Amino acid sequence: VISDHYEFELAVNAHRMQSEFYLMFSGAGKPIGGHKIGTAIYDYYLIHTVTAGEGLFVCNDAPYPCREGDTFCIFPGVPFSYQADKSNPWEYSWAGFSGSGSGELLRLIGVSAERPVASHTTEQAFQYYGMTRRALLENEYPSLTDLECSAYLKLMLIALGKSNPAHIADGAGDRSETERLVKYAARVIKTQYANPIAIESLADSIGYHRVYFSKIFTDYYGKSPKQYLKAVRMEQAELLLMSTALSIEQVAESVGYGDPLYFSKQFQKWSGMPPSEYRRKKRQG
DNA sequence: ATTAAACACCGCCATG
DNA sequence: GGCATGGCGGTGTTTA
Repeated sequence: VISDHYEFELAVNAHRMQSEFYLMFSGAGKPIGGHKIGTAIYDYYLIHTVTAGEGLFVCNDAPYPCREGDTFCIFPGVPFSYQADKSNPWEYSWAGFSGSGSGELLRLIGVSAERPVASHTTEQAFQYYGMTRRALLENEYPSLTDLECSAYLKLMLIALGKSNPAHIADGAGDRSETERLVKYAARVIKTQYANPIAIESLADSIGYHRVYFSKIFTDYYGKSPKQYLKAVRMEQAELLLMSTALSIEQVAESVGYGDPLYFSKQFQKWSGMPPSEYRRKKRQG
């Protein structure tokens, strides 16, 4: 609980990805026995989920026999080929996608060029392929189609990750529970700075005493929680002063200071000049 | 790892 | 009334 004025529940996203990600196309089909594609190199990601039959996927010269329930992934810049079995050719759905966040997304669910196949793909994951295609074909609200089909593909990848939990890169690379909690606290500050934040409540919410929390936070970030919060608020205040016409009072309110006079004093300590002067100087170059 | 105690300072308000 | 000053209780940090 952060405020005395009301009770609420808060969930903060501590795993934000700075990523662009979009679906290019999606399809489903059944090649004839022995049909082969490649060896070739593409410049996008192409993921296939086998729903029946069998075939051979080759990535970087390494063979990966695939059958129902297997999902294999082609990576941009990595040579591959794949071929349907002669007597029992596979059927599969596929989706091509691109964007800077794609690699990280796949790594999160344990898929990489060194480990390009995930097994035990669920029926649910498979259904998302169909929903993706339907969104593209029906195109009911064209301006929403990109959002929708990319969302379905993400849901499909999530389902894929959940069906191979052992390979999920969990903890997002954190080396310890402490690190995870400290990062969570920093994320709370970064997203909630516009509201009153008591360091003690924040410490409580992750199960630490304020004294110990202050120590581990400072060890990790090089500044105390309070300093960190103030830096977030002041940097945002500078941005607002420069890029908006908000009054000083409104800027103060926007960065979590209820008392504009007090905000001005703090700002002066921070930047060496009062907010109004800061705005004037930055505006005239 | 945790906390009590001491210390520092913040945030707010009364006062002039 | 607007604004500086001082002071107080509580919050945050440091020490042990």
